[in-house]
Amino acid sequence: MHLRHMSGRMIGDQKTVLKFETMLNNVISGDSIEIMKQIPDNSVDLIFADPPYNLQLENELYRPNETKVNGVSEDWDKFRSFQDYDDFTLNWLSQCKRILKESGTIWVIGTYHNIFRVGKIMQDLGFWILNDIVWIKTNPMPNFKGTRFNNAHETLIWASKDKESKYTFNYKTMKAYNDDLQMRSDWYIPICQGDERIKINGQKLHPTQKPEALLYRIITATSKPGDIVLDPFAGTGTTLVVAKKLGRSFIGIEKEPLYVDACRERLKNTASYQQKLLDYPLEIRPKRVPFGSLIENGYVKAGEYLYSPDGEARALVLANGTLSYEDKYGSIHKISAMILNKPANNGWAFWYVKRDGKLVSINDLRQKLLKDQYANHHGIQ
Amino acid sequence: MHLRHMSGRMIGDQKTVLKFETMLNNVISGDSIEIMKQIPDNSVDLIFADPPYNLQLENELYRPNETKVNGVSEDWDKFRSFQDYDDFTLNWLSQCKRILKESGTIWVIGTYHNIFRVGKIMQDLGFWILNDIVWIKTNPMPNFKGTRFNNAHETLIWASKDKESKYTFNYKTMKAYNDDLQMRSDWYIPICQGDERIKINGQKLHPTQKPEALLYRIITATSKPGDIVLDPFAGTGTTLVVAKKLGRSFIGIEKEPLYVDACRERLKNTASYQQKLLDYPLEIRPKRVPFGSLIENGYVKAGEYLYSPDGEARALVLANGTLSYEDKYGSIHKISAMILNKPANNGWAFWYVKRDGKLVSINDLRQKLLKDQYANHHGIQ
DNA sequence: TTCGTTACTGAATCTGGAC
DNA sequence: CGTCCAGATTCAGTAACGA
Repeated sequence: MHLRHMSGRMIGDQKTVLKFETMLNNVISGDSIEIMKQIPDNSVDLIFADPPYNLQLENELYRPNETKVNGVSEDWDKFRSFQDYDDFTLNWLSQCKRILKESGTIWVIGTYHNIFRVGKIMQDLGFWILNDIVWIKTNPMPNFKGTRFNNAHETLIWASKDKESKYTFNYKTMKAYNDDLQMRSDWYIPICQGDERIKINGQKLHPTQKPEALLYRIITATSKPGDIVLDPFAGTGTTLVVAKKLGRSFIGIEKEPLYVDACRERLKNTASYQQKLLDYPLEIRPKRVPFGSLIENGYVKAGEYLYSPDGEARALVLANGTLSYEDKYGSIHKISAMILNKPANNGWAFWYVKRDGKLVSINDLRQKLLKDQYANHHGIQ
Repeated sequence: MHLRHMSGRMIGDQKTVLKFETMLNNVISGDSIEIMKQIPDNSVDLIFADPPYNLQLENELYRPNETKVNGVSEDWDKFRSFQDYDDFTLNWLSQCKRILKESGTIWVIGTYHNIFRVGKIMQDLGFWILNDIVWIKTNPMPNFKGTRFNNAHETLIWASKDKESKYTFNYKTMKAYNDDLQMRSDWYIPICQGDERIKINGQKLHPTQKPEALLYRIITATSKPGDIVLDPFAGTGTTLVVAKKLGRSFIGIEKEPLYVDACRERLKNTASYQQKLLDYPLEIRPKRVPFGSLIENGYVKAGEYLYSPDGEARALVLANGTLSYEDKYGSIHKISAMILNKPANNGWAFWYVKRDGKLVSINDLRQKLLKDQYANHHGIQ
């Protein structure tokens, strides 16, 4: 099944081929940037990245007295720290840009500590930001000291590879998902807790394990079943587990061996949904049917009339698939736009034919044609 | 009254003193950076900045009903490149840093078009970010083409002058204001409309006038009566008007003469309420749970069936939060309407799941999820 | 006057396939 | 590549209008 995704991709030497196959539906233990260097150009459909937030904090954590001992001015230290973080960010994002398919998109999550630097670098690299999403935590940790506003959200940046990219966004699915209203940029999701939170001896294994619900929404909205999802900072594998559930292929990269073990354990216990649950027919764009096809196939006859919704106006159907209305000639779209006095109009939604004295939408006839053709093609009666 | 604020401040030559006094409780017409250069070091308590966003709109946009969207087409929002925008941002933020008091804080508002660049530059300049706040619009403009998530928020960065600054944050006031819960980083405020929106001959004067409620919360939370509030991009003066109402002094800078006139007119009609708490409604988060959330959180599982009230009809729940019924796909609402042969229907009141052999309303599951998710936030067990 | 209906609008990076 | 043109696409709220 995985091999399906390989077809048509440009691949380098044999070593790389093997590497990629090995990576697919696995967690690779190692440095994210080094591992990504072994992934071919334009080879993954979706990236979700939860990078380390601020190396400065780590420095302070591991070497608390360095600043004092060396007498280094704090400004310099801060600058160096930002510079290090920017270099690191530029490196891993550059690899992401290279290996992302033209049609692919990337998600990066962060907080105010790092997300502004990340976003600026993404723009500089040519990623085209499509949205920033705020994950609003329904149950955030309070601000114990009462010194600031309760930090109740994290920010996600969603971007395509280039400004001109055609990207996957399952708009209609998300609208149905959201009670028939457009999905907005504010998402209300609880933090990861309870059984979902991985614990060793009662201690949480990972400090910032993301909730599966967040990844569920991301992967559902911006990828198709069978797509390849990459998480370069896999942690305990939430992205991979949800990708697997949703019938996507995945690649995880994680440096910390303890997390890698946890990933593999979670994946072992995760099953994919069966195929029929992964259908997304709402997103399938109906094949274009020129109005002329209706005539060619006898659904509409040259010489009959098309009627406006109120039945008042009527236009003659010519043999070449165009309409004649008063002294005007043109497509179903042009003539309907003229009648409605609008710059443009979708004629499929305007015109009706008379069948047994009743008005029947030509759009229904189009649907019927598509269905009949499909049935014919598949030998269904 | 103004002189009170002058005491104890270091001031340069006589010219500057006069300048500053002239500026206080006024709107200065001119270039923001040039005017700020004339303001002494360490002299303002609070800065609110709403800089150009650099939206990069290229084409005209039409609503589905063919009406044209009146976007931001003003020259002041146009920059040749990211580099130009960064230079501009660095310049005005540098002046802000210089003139801000040690105890002062700064707010900057933006969207994904610019906020990441702004935040990065703020950090580079040594501003210490205290929070990022998301202004969630209760009534945003939809995404008419269905191409992305509806961009329903803007981001504000709140920062102190330095990491070590002692800054003003009226924690208890905010907590009281928020029903005795800590004020969070997600704020729910409608866009500026109705009588508040300034119009000339029925046309909006400023394309991006901010709601007073937003400024009310900012100034109430992070300044004290008598403080000096600066807005370097004053526009039609929302910041200044709210500052005046709340008994703060203010300085506004605005380049466009039409806006300056509007500012002065608004200020003339604004009374200072000093300490009095104004009655801006505190928007409550819409506690709406989309059907998809039930699946994300495991209250309903992909692959199970929803049943009609009589248990006769059943629809399959797909992994993406939509339903499959016979050969039709759609939301819980659409499918239920189809079964009832009605143009529309509330799916929440129609569908049931089976639990222990009994039918349970999905509306009850929604209530349960709501209760579970917000239990922590409200301190409920 | 009241109530229902219609029209209008808002910081928006807003199409895509065939030729 | 660019050009052409079919055809898919909106939510909350205010204001004006008419019965």
